[in-house]
Amino acid sequence: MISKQPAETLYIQMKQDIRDNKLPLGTALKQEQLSNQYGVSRIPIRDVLQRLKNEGWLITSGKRGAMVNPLNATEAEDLYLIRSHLEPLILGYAMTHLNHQIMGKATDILEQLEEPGLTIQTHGELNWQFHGVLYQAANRPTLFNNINNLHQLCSRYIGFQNMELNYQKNSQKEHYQLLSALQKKQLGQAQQILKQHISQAGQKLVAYLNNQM
Amino acid sequence: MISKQPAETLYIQMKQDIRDNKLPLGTALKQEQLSNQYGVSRIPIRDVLQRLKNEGWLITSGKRGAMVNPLNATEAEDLYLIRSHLEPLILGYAMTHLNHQIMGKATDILEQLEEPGLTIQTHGELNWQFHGVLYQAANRPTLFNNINNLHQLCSRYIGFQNMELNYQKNSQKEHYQLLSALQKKQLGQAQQILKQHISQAGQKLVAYLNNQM
DNA sequence: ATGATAAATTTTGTATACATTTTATAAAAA
DNA sequence: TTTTTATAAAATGTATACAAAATTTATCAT
Repeated sequence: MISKQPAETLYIQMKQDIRDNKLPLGTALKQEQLSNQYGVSRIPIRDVLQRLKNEGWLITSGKRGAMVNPLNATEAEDLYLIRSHLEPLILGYAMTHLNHQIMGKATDILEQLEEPGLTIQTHGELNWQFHGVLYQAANRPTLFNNINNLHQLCSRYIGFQNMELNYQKNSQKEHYQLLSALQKKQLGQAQQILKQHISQAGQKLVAYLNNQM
Repeated sequence: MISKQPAETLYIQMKQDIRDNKLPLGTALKQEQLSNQYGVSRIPIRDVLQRLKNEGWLITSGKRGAMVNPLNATEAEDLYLIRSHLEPLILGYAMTHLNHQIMGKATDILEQLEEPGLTIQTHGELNWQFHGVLYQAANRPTLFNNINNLHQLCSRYIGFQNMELNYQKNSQKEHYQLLSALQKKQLGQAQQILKQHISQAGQKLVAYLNNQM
Protein backbone atom coordinates (compact mmCIF):
# COMPACT_ATOMS: atom_id res chain seq x y z
CA MET A 1 0.00 0.00 0.00
CA ILE A 2 1.67 3.16 -1.22
CA SER A 3 -0.84 5.96 -1.63
CA LYS A 4 -3.35 6.92 1.01
CA GLN A 5 -6.74 8.51 1.14
CA PRO A 6 -6.49 12.28 1.68
CA ALA A 7 -8.44 12.03 4.92
CA GLU A 8 -5.96 9.47 6.21
CA THR A 9 -3.10 11.86 5.54
CA LEU A 10 -5.06 14.64 7.21
CA TYR A 11 -5.66 12.45 10.24
CA ILE A 12 -1.97 11.67 10.61
CA GLN A 13 -1.03 15.30 10.06
CA MET A 14 -3.45 16.69 12.61
CA LYS A 15 -2.38 14.15 15.19
CA GLN A 16 1.22 15.13 14.60
CA ASP A 17 0.31 18.80 14.88
CA ILE A 18 -1.36 18.21 18.21
CA ARG A 19 1.73 16.37 19.43
CA ASP A 20 3.93 19.25 18.31
CA ASN A 21 1.65 21.90 19.78
CA LYS A 22 1.04 23.36 16.36
CA LEU A 23 -2.64 23.61 17.20
CA PRO A 24 -3.69 26.09 19.91
CA LEU A 25 -4.51 24.55 23.25
CA GLY A 26 -6.93 26.92 24.88
CA THR A 27 -9.10 27.99 21.96
CA ALA A 28 -11.79 26.11 20.10
CA LEU A 29 -10.92 24.86 16.66
CA LYS A 30 -13.28 26.08 13.96
CA GLN A 31 -14.02 23.73 11.10
CA GLU A 32 -13.70 26.41 8.45
CA GLN A 33 -10.41 27.65 9.83
CA LEU A 34 -9.03 24.12 9.82
CA SER A 35 -10.45 23.67 6.36
CA ASN A 36 -8.39 26.61 5.08
CA GLN A 37 -5.35 25.63 7.09
CA TYR A 38 -5.18 22.09 5.70
CA GLY A 39 -6.52 22.86 2.25
CA VAL A 40 -9.48 20.51 2.27
CA SER A 41 -13.20 21.02 2.60
CA ARG A 42 -15.04 20.81 5.91
CA ILE A 43 -16.30 17.30 5.20
CA PRO A 44 -13.03 15.41 5.74
CA ILE A 45 -12.25 17.84 8.56
CA ARG A 46 -15.42 16.79 10.32
CA ASP A 47 -14.61 13.12 9.85
CA VAL A 48 -11.15 13.52 11.29
CA LEU A 49 -12.39 15.65 14.18
CA GLN A 50 -14.84 12.94 15.16
CA ARG A 51 -12.12 10.33 14.97
CA LEU A 52 -9.64 12.34 16.99
CA LYS A 53 -12.30 13.05 19.56
CA ASN A 54 -13.00 9.35 19.92
CA GLU A 55 -9.33 8.67 20.39
CA GLY A 56 -8.97 11.25 23.12
CA TRP A 57 -6.94 13.86 21.25
CA LEU A 58 -9.74 16.39 21.27
CA ILE A 59 -12.60 17.24 23.56
CA THR A 60 -15.83 18.78 22.34
CA SER A 61 -18.26 20.87 24.31
CA GLY A 62 -21.49 20.73 22.38
CA LYS A 63 -21.55 23.17 19.51
CA ARG A 64 -18.78 25.33 20.81
CA GLY A 65 -16.35 23.33 18.72
CA ALA A 66 -13.43 21.02 19.44
CA MET A 67 -10.48 21.76 21.69
CA VAL A 68 -7.16 20.04 22.01
CA ASN A 69 -7.35 17.81 25.03
CA PRO A 70 -4.61 19.08 27.35
CA LEU A 71 -2.14 16.62 28.82
CA ASN A 72 -3.35 15.63 32.20
CA ALA A 73 -1.66 13.70 34.97
CA THR A 74 -4.92 12.18 36.18
CA GLU A 75 -5.76 10.84 32.74
CA ALA A 76 -2.29 9.37 32.35
CA GLU A 77 -2.53 7.75 35.74
CA ASP A 78 -5.82 6.08 34.89
CA LEU A 79 -4.65 4.88 31.50
CA TYR A 80 -1.59 3.20 32.96
CA LEU A 81 -3.63 1.83 35.84
CA ILE A 82 -6.03 0.14 33.45
CA ARG A 83 -3.17 -1.19 31.35
CA SER A 84 -1.47 -2.60 34.43
CA HIS A 85 -4.57 -4.68 35.05
CA LEU A 86 -5.51 -5.73 31.54
CA GLU A 87 -2.14 -6.53 30.03
CA PRO A 88 -1.14 -9.17 32.56
CA LEU A 89 -4.60 -10.61 31.99
CA ILE A 90 -4.19 -11.03 28.25
CA LEU A 91 -0.67 -12.30 28.76
CA GLY A 92 -2.23 -15.12 30.74
CA TYR A 93 -4.29 -16.13 27.75
CA ALA A 94 -1.37 -15.71 25.39
CA MET A 95 1.03 -17.86 27.39
CA THR A 96 -0.02 -21.27 26.13
CA HIS A 97 0.03 -20.12 22.50
CA LEU A 98 3.49 -18.63 22.56
CA ASN A 99 5.73 -20.51 20.14
CA HIS A 100 9.29 -19.96 19.01
CA GLN A 101 8.24 -17.92 16.01
CA ILE A 102 6.40 -15.39 18.13
CA MET A 103 9.16 -15.24 20.71
CA GLY A 104 11.63 -14.69 17.90
CA LYS A 105 9.56 -11.89 16.47
CA ALA A 106 9.44 -10.25 19.89
CA THR A 107 13.20 -10.57 20.27
CA ASP A 108 13.75 -9.00 16.86
CA ILE A 109 11.73 -6.00 17.92
CA LEU A 110 13.71 -5.68 21.13
CA GLU A 111 16.88 -5.56 19.08
CA GLN A 112 15.47 -2.86 16.88
CA LEU A 113 14.73 -0.89 20.02
CA GLU A 114 18.46 -0.91 20.83
CA GLU A 115 19.38 0.88 17.64
CA PRO A 116 20.66 4.38 18.31
CA GLY A 117 19.00 7.46 16.89
CA LEU A 118 15.43 6.30 16.98
CA THR A 119 12.87 9.07 17.10
CA ILE A 120 10.69 9.16 20.17
CA GLN A 121 7.75 8.23 18.04
CA THR A 122 9.20 5.15 16.37
CA HIS A 123 10.51 4.10 19.74
CA GLY A 124 6.99 4.21 21.07
CA GLU A 125 5.67 2.29 18.10
CA LEU A 126 8.26 -0.44 18.43
CA ASN A 127 7.53 -0.66 22.11
CA TRP A 128 3.87 -1.31 21.45
CA GLN A 129 4.76 -3.74 18.66
CA PHE A 130 6.72 -5.79 21.17
CA HIS A 131 3.84 -5.98 23.60
CA GLY A 132 1.31 -6.42 20.82
CA VAL A 133 3.07 -9.40 19.27
CA LEU A 134 2.81 -11.24 22.55
CA TYR A 135 -0.78 -10.23 23.19
CA GLN A 136 -1.95 -11.20 19.70
CA ALA A 137 -1.12 -14.79 20.52
CA ALA A 138 -3.93 -14.79 23.06
CA ASN A 139 -6.45 -14.84 20.23
CA ARG A 140 -8.78 -12.54 22.09
CA PRO A 141 -9.71 -9.84 19.62
CA THR A 142 -12.02 -7.83 21.85
CA LEU A 143 -9.64 -7.75 24.77
CA PHE A 144 -6.79 -6.99 22.42
CA ASN A 145 -8.66 -4.12 20.79
CA ASN A 146 -9.45 -2.60 24.14
CA ILE A 147 -5.80 -2.69 25.12
CA ASN A 148 -4.83 -1.36 21.72
CA ASN A 149 -7.15 1.60 22.24
CA LEU A 150 -5.49 2.32 25.55
CA HIS A 151 -2.12 2.41 23.84
CA GLN A 152 -3.50 4.84 21.29
CA LEU A 153 -4.62 7.07 24.12
CA CYS A 154 -1.24 6.72 25.80
CA SER A 155 0.63 7.60 22.65
CA ARG A 156 0.11 11.29 23.34
CA TYR A 157 2.19 10.90 26.46
CA ILE A 158 5.05 8.74 25.29
CA GLY A 159 7.05 11.74 24.19
CA PHE A 160 7.46 12.63 27.84
CA GLN A 161 7.83 9.17 29.21
CA ASN A 162 11.13 8.76 27.45
CA MET A 163 12.61 12.03 28.60
CA GLU A 164 14.70 10.28 31.17
CA LEU A 165 17.41 8.51 29.24
CA ASN A 166 17.86 6.18 32.11
CA TYR A 167 14.33 4.96 31.81
CA GLN A 168 14.89 3.39 28.42
CA LYS A 169 17.63 1.14 29.73
CA ASN A 170 15.47 0.04 32.60
CA SER A 171 12.55 -0.59 30.32
CA GLN A 172 14.61 -2.75 28.01
CA LYS A 173 15.91 -4.78 30.94
CA GLU A 174 12.36 -5.47 32.00
CA HIS A 175 11.43 -6.50 28.50
CA TYR A 176 14.14 -9.13 28.48
CA GLN A 177 13.15 -10.28 31.94
CA LEU A 178 9.62 -10.70 30.68
CA LEU A 179 10.72 -12.79 27.72
CA SER A 180 12.90 -14.88 29.98
CA ALA A 181 10.05 -15.63 32.35
CA LEU A 182 7.81 -16.52 29.43
CA GLN A 183 10.39 -18.89 28.05
CA LYS A 184 10.52 -20.65 31.38
CA LYS A 185 6.73 -20.83 31.35
CA GLN A 186 6.59 -18.94 34.62
CA LEU A 187 3.33 -17.17 34.04
CA GLY A 188 2.90 -15.68 37.49
CA GLN A 189 6.32 -14.14 37.42
CA ALA A 190 5.87 -12.85 33.89
CA GLN A 191 2.62 -11.19 34.86
CA GLN A 192 4.22 -9.63 37.89
CA ILE A 193 7.08 -8.23 35.84
CA LEU A 194 4.66 -6.86 33.27
CA LYS A 195 2.44 -5.23 35.84
CA GLN A 196 5.41 -3.63 37.53
CA HIS A 197 6.78 -2.57 34.16
CA ILE A 198 3.60 -0.70 33.30
CA SER A 199 2.99 0.74 36.75
CA GLN A 200 6.50 2.12 36.91
CA ALA A 201 6.22 3.77 33.54
CA GLY A 202 2.95 5.30 34.67
CA GLN A 203 4.41 6.58 37.90
CA LYS A 204 7.37 8.20 36.18
CA LEU A 205 5.07 9.83 33.68
CA VAL A 206 2.67 11.12 36.32
CA ALA A 207 5.52 12.50 38.40
CA TYR A 208 6.91 14.26 35.37
CA LEU A 209 3.54 15.73 34.42
CA ASN A 210 2.93 16.94 37.94
CA ASN A 211 6.29 18.69 38.04
CA GLN A 212 5.51 20.43 34.78
CA MET A 213 2.46 22.15 36.25
CA MET B 1 -34.15 19.81 26.01
CA ILE B 2 -37.02 18.71 23.82
CA SER B 3 -35.97 18.59 20.19
CA LYS B 4 -32.91 16.77 18.97
CA GLN B 5 -30.56 17.07 16.07
CA PRO B 6 -31.69 14.88 13.17
CA ALA B 7 -28.44 12.94 13.27
CA GLU B 8 -29.00 12.16 16.93
CA THR B 9 -32.43 10.75 16.16
CA LEU B 10 -30.95 8.79 13.29
CA TYR B 11 -28.28 7.38 15.57
CA ILE B 12 -30.84 6.19 18.11
CA GLN B 13 -33.07 4.79 15.38
CA MET B 14 -30.33 2.82 13.65
CA LYS B 15 -29.13 1.39 16.93
CA GLN B 16 -32.66 0.29 17.70
CA ASP B 17 -32.98 -1.23 14.24
CA ILE B 18 -29.82 -3.22 14.74
CA ARG B 19 -31.15 -4.47 18.08
CA ASP B 20 -34.42 -5.49 16.45
CA ASN B 21 -32.73 -7.12 13.49
CA LYS B 22 -34.37 -4.67 11.12
CA LEU B 23 -31.07 -4.28 9.33
CA PRO B 24 -29.74 -7.29 7.40
CA LEU B 25 -26.95 -9.18 9.09
CA GLY B 26 -25.00 -10.78 6.30
CA THR B 27 -25.03 -8.10 3.64
CA ALA B 28 -23.10 -4.85 3.45
CA LEU B 29 -25.01 -1.66 4.12
CA LYS B 30 -24.75 0.88 1.32
CA GLN B 31 -24.76 4.54 2.25
CA GLU B 32 -27.19 5.51 -0.47
CA GLN B 33 -29.58 2.72 0.40
CA LEU B 34 -29.57 3.81 4.04
CA SER B 35 -29.95 7.39 2.88
CA ASN B 36 -33.20 6.53 1.09
CA GLN B 37 -34.38 4.27 3.86
CA TYR B 38 -34.01 6.89 6.58
CA GLY B 39 -34.86 9.91 4.46
CA VAL B 40 -31.67 11.88 5.02
CA SER B 41 -28.66 12.60 2.89
CA ARG B 42 -25.51 10.52 2.98
CA ILE B 43 -23.65 13.03 5.17
CA PRO B 44 -25.44 12.29 8.45
CA ILE B 45 -25.52 8.61 7.47
CA ARG B 46 -21.75 8.64 7.23
CA ASP B 47 -21.43 10.32 10.60
CA VAL B 48 -23.68 7.80 12.28
CA LEU B 49 -21.97 4.87 10.59
CA GLN B 50 -18.61 6.01 11.92
CA ARG B 51 -20.08 6.39 15.39
CA LEU B 52 -21.76 3.01 15.37
CA LYS B 53 -18.60 1.42 14.10
CA ASN B 54 -16.63 2.90 16.96
CA GLU B 55 -19.16 1.61 19.42
CA GLY B 56 -18.97 -1.92 18.07
CA TRP B 57 -22.38 -2.10 16.41
CA LEU B 58 -20.95 -2.30 12.92
CA ILE B 59 -17.81 -3.61 11.34
CA THR B 60 -16.36 -2.16 8.18
CA SER B 61 -14.16 -3.86 5.64
CA GLY B 62 -12.50 -1.10 3.69
CA LYS B 63 -14.66 0.18 0.89
CA ARG B 64 -16.93 -2.81 0.81
CA GLY B 65 -19.24 -1.00 3.20
CA ALA B 66 -20.44 -1.56 6.75
CA MET B 67 -21.94 -4.73 8.14
CA VAL B 68 -23.90 -5.33 11.31
CA ASN B 69 -21.54 -6.85 13.81
CA PRO B 70 -23.04 -10.24 14.65
CA LEU B 71 -23.47 -11.17 18.29
CA ASN B 72 -20.54 -13.18 19.38
CA ALA B 73 -19.95 -15.23 22.50
CA THR B 74 -16.22 -14.53 22.50
CA GLU B 75 -16.75 -10.79 22.39
CA ALA B 76 -19.28 -10.94 25.20
CA GLU B 77 -16.92 -13.03 27.28
CA ASP B 78 -14.12 -10.52 26.88
CA LEU B 79 -16.30 -7.53 27.64
CA TYR B 80 -17.54 -9.03 30.89
CA LEU B 81 -14.06 -10.19 31.74
CA ILE B 82 -12.70 -6.68 31.44
CA ARG B 83 -15.59 -5.26 33.42
CA SER B 84 -15.04 -7.80 36.17
CA HIS B 85 -11.55 -6.42 36.59
CA LEU B 86 -12.12 -2.70 36.16
CA GLU B 87 -15.33 -2.18 38.07
CA PRO B 88 -14.07 -3.49 41.41
CA LEU B 89 -11.06 -1.27 40.81
CA ILE B 90 -13.06 1.93 40.44
CA LEU B 91 -15.26 0.91 43.34
CA GLY B 92 -12.11 0.97 45.44
CA TYR B 93 -11.54 4.58 44.57
CA ALA B 94 -15.20 5.45 45.04
CA MET B 95 -15.49 3.91 48.51
CA THR B 96 -14.11 6.79 50.55
CA HIS B 97 -16.28 9.32 48.71
CA LEU B 98 -19.56 7.50 49.16
CA ASN B 99 -21.92 9.61 51.24
CA HIS B 100 -25.55 9.18 52.22
CA GLN B 101 -26.80 11.17 49.25
CA ILE B 102 -25.11 8.89 46.76
CA MET B 103 -26.16 5.76 48.59
CA GLY B 104 -29.70 7.09 48.64
CA LYS B 105 -29.63 7.75 44.93
CA ALA B 106 -28.41 4.21 44.33
CA THR B 107 -31.18 2.81 46.51
CA ASP B 108 -33.78 4.82 44.63
CA ILE B 109 -32.61 3.28 41.38
CA LEU B 110 -32.78 -0.20 42.85
CA GLU B 111 -36.39 0.45 43.81
CA GLN B 112 -37.19 1.59 40.30
CA LEU B 113 -35.72 -1.68 39.07
CA GLU B 114 -38.34 -3.56 41.11
CA GLU B 115 -41.22 -1.94 39.23
CA PRO B 116 -43.09 -4.42 37.07
CA GLY B 117 -43.46 -4.02 33.35
CA LEU B 118 -40.11 -2.44 32.62
CA THR B 119 -38.89 -2.92 29.08
CA ILE B 120 -35.67 -4.83 28.70
CA GLN B 121 -34.00 -1.68 27.54
CA THR B 122 -34.95 0.58 30.43
CA HIS B 123 -34.07 -2.23 32.77
CA GLY B 124 -30.59 -2.24 31.29
CA GLU B 125 -30.32 1.52 31.53
CA LEU B 126 -31.37 1.57 35.17
CA ASN B 127 -28.94 -1.19 35.91
CA TRP B 128 -26.08 0.85 34.50
CA GLN B 129 -27.31 3.95 36.30
CA PHE B 130 -27.05 2.09 39.58
CA HIS B 131 -23.48 1.05 38.94
CA GLY B 132 -22.62 4.40 37.41
CA VAL B 133 -23.81 6.44 40.38
CA LEU B 134 -21.42 4.54 42.62
CA TYR B 135 -18.52 4.74 40.18
CA GLN B 136 -18.94 8.46 39.57
CA ALA B 137 -18.03 9.06 43.18
CA ALA B 138 -14.54 7.83 42.45
CA ASN B 139 -13.83 11.06 40.60
CA ARG B 140 -11.79 9.25 37.99
CA PRO B 141 -13.12 10.46 34.66
CA THR B 142 -10.82 8.47 32.41
CA LEU B 143 -11.37 5.20 34.21
CA PHE B 144 -15.07 5.93 34.37
CA ASN B 145 -15.28 6.67 30.66
CA ASN B 146 -13.52 3.45 29.82
CA ILE B 147 -15.99 1.48 31.89
CA ASN B 148 -18.85 3.45 30.41
CA ASN B 149 -17.68 2.49 26.93
CA LEU B 150 -17.65 -1.14 27.93
CA HIS B 151 -21.25 -0.84 29.07
CA GLN B 152 -22.15 0.70 25.72
CA LEU B 153 -20.60 -2.27 24.01
CA CYS B 154 -22.42 -4.65 26.34
CA SER B 155 -25.77 -2.99 25.73
CA ARG B 156 -26.23 -5.00 22.55
CA TYR B 157 -26.27 -8.13 24.66
CA ILE B 158 -28.46 -7.13 27.57
CA GLY B 159 -31.58 -8.16 25.72
CA PHE B 160 -30.46 -11.74 26.09
CA GLN B 161 -28.98 -11.49 29.52
CA ASN B 162 -32.39 -10.92 31.00
CA MET B 163 -34.08 -13.80 29.27
CA GLU B 164 -34.01 -15.88 32.37
CA LEU B 165 -36.52 -14.37 34.71
CA ASN B 166 -34.78 -15.95 37.60
CA TYR B 167 -31.65 -14.00 36.84
CA GLN B 168 -33.22 -10.65 37.60
CA LYS B 169 -34.08 -11.67 41.14
CA ASN B 170 -30.58 -12.91 41.72
CA SER B 171 -29.09 -9.77 40.26
CA GLN B 172 -31.16 -7.55 42.52
CA LYS B 173 -30.15 -9.55 45.57
CA GLU B 174 -26.53 -9.02 44.68
CA HIS B 175 -27.13 -5.30 44.23
CA TYR B 176 -28.47 -5.05 47.76
CA GLN B 177 -25.62 -7.14 49.10
CA LEU B 178 -23.22 -4.75 47.43
CA LEU B 179 -24.85 -1.71 48.99
CA SER B 180 -24.86 -3.40 52.35
CA ALA B 181 -21.15 -4.16 52.19
CA LEU B 182 -20.45 -0.58 51.14
CA GLN B 183 -22.45 0.77 54.05
CA LYS B 184 -20.38 -1.33 56.42
CA LYS B 185 -17.25 0.02 54.72
CA GLN B 186 -16.19 -3.52 53.86
CA LEU B 187 -14.38 -2.74 50.65
CA GLY B 188 -12.86 -6.15 50.06
CA GLN B 189 -16.18 -7.86 50.38
CA ALA B 190 -17.93 -5.29 48.22
CA GLN B 191 -15.35 -5.79 45.50
CA GLN B 192 -15.71 -9.53 45.69
CA ILE B 193 -19.49 -9.33 45.40
CA LEU B 194 -19.20 -6.99 42.45
CA LYS B 195 -16.68 -9.13 40.64
CA GLN B 196 -18.81 -12.20 41.14
CA HIS B 197 -21.88 -10.28 40.07
CA ILE B 198 -20.32 -9.31 36.76
CA SER B 199 -18.65 -12.65 36.11
CA GLN B 200 -21.88 -14.52 36.67
CA ALA B 201 -23.80 -12.29 34.33
CA GLY B 202 -21.10 -12.86 31.75
CA GLN B 203 -21.15 -16.60 32.17
CA LYS B 204 -24.92 -16.81 31.81
CA LEU B 205 -24.77 -14.67 28.71
CA VAL B 206 -21.98 -16.67 27.12
CA ALA B 207 -23.76 -19.94 27.85
CA TYR B 208 -26.91 -18.58 26.27
CA LEU B 209 -25.11 -17.33 23.19
CA ASN B 210 -23.33 -20.62 22.74
CA ASN B 211 -26.58 -22.55 22.93
CA GLN B 212 -28.08 -20.32 20.28
CA MET B 213 -25.46 -21.34 17.73
C1' DA C 1 -14.26 -23.29 -21.41
C1' DT C 2 -10.97 -20.45 -18.87
C1' DG C 3 -8.21 -16.72 -17.84
C1' DA C 4 -6.88 -12.09 -18.56
C1' DT C 5 -7.92 -7.50 -19.90
C1' DA C 6 -10.87 -3.54 -20.69
C1' DA C 7 -15.24 -1.12 -20.30
C1' DA C 8 -19.15 -0.04 -17.44
C1' DT C 9 -21.34 0.35 -13.18
C1' DT C 10 -21.49 1.00 -8.49
C1' DT C 11 -19.92 3.00 -4.28
C1' DT C 12 -17.46 5.85 -1.43
C1' DG C 13 -14.87 10.35 -0.77
C1' DT C 14 -14.90 15.34 -1.22
C1' DA C 15 -16.34 20.09 -2.60
C1' DT C 16 -19.72 23.59 -2.78
C1' DA C 17 -24.08 25.58 -1.47
C1' DC C 18 -27.77 26.12 1.57
C1' DA C 19 -30.46 25.66 6.20
C1' DT C 20 -30.52 25.70 10.96
C1' DT C 21 -28.83 26.68 15.21
C1' DT C 22 -26.09 29.16 18.29
C1' DT C 23 -23.54 33.02 19.85
C1' DA C 24 -22.47 37.81 19.82
C1' DT C 25 -23.99 42.57 19.30
C1' DA C 26 -26.88 46.38 19.74
C1' DA C 27 -30.96 48.73 21.02
C1' DA C 28 -34.68 49.63 24.19
C1' DA C 29 -37.11 49.45 28.52
C1' DA C 30 -37.03 49.10 33.55
C1' DT D 1 -26.88 51.10 35.05
C1' DT D 2 -28.82 46.77 34.36
C1' DT D 3 -31.69 43.63 32.23
C1' DT D 4 -34.32 42.20 28.44
C1' DT D 5 -35.29 41.63 23.77
C1' DA D 6 -34.45 41.98 18.97
C1' DT D 7 -31.19 41.85 15.41
C1' DA D 8 -26.97 40.50 13.11
C1' DA D 9 -23.08 37.53 12.66
C1' DA D 10 -20.84 33.21 12.88
C1' DA D 11 -20.57 28.32 13.18
C1' DT D 12 -22.25 23.84 12.61
C1' DG D 13 -25.47 20.49 10.29
C1' DT D 14 -27.29 18.82 5.97
C1' DA D 15 -28.29 18.41 0.93
C1' DT D 16 -26.77 18.21 -3.69
C1' DA D 17 -23.24 17.65 -7.17
C1' DC D 18 -19.06 16.02 -8.67
C1' DA D 19 -14.50 13.17 -8.46
C1' DA D 20 -11.97 9.17 -7.43
C1' DA D 21 -11.83 4.54 -6.34
C1' DA D 22 -13.37 -0.07 -6.40
C1' DT D 23 -16.21 -3.67 -7.95
C1' DT D 24 -18.64 -5.93 -11.39
C1' DT D 25 -19.61 -7.14 -16.06
C1' DA D 26 -18.44 -7.89 -20.66
C1' DT D 27 -15.14 -8.88 -24.21
C1' DC D 28 -11.33 -11.10 -26.19
C1' DA D 29 -7.43 -14.22 -26.63
C1' DT D 30 -5.58 -18.60 -25.46
